[in-house]
Amino acid sequence: MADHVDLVLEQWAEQRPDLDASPMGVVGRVSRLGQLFDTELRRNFARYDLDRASFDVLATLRRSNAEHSLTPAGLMRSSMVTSGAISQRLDRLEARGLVTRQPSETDGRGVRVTLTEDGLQLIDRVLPAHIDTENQLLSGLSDAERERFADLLRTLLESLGDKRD
Amino acid sequence: MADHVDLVLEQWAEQRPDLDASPMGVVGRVSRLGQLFDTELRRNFARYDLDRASFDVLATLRRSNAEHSLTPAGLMRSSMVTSGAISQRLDRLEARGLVTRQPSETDGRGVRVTLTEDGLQLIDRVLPAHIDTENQLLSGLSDAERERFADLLRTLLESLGDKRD
DNA sequence: ATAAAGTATCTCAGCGCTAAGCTACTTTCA
DNA sequence: TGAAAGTAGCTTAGCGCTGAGATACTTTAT
Repeated sequence: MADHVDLVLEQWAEQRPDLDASPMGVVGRVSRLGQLFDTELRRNFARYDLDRASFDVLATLRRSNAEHSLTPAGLMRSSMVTSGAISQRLDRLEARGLVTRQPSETDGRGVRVTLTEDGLQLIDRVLPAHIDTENQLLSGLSDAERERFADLLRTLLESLGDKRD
Repeated sequence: MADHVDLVLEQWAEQRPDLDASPMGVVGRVSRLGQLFDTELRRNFARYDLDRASFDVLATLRRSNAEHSLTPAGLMRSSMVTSGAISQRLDRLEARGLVTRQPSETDGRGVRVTLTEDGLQLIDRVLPAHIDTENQLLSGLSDAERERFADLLRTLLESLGDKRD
């Protein structure tokens, strides 16, 4: 069997036999898989009037603590986007009444973002369907394969400095 | 050892013990890894005044055939973006003199995109450094691990309908 | 031969992100 | 204690992509 990246590697072997293109076999596939996952997950989000960005914020708040609250900086660390992107995501979610922003009591610069009741209900409604979708996306792998896959991914992420933050 | 996604899974177990969040252990890591790869690869592209989009087009043309030419539709299939994105990428590359667009001789609707001499020289200069960067990104895995990783990725991609197109 | 369906490409408004830079507050340290 | 450095969050211009739609050509089917 062969996927798109196999074709790409054959083409490189043909046109540039002097190059060892094998790392593309991994990097290219990760990128492709990420895009496919994203496209599929979007379908589910759209049913609840959400996009990946909003879902990420709501889900991060939901799992963070019993108060479902976090600072913009905390959200930024978790999501791998810039502070500007977080500000804008929060603007949109605040306008929809899904989160609130309150000034921090201990740090005059700080802000505390909290899930509203509506936000909590929405994310709790989306989550089960989201996990279902993810399971479907992974249905090509056995449980044992998923575990080996997750281990390899973790090894690589750690080697690149991904931390528990 | 633990990466960021391990923390996420612990948080879900704490806040929503009723959910089986394990699929996030795979999907979340693929997405995170894709973003990390992307950020690093961008550094190299920038040194040659390129971004990922332009690199993808130039590299796809470079490996496609001895003429280094393809239709916009072919580029679209390879890159997983919409036709509008391809049109705009080609506008930019054409303006820089890196590709040309000629009407197809056999199909009145068609266009033939070809790498110019400048485009060929540029992509051939970028490629070795690109592969070096990819190897560095994968240096946390042994050769055997890379192979197992690529196999799992291929299995998953095939199960999602990724084809040799 | 011709209408209908399909295909190839392009245009453009709208959107979310980045990068740079700003303000305001806090920490460090001489 | 006061200046300098650091941190938190926001603003905005610019950019590339999507999604919808348009045009022009080709294929299919009657």
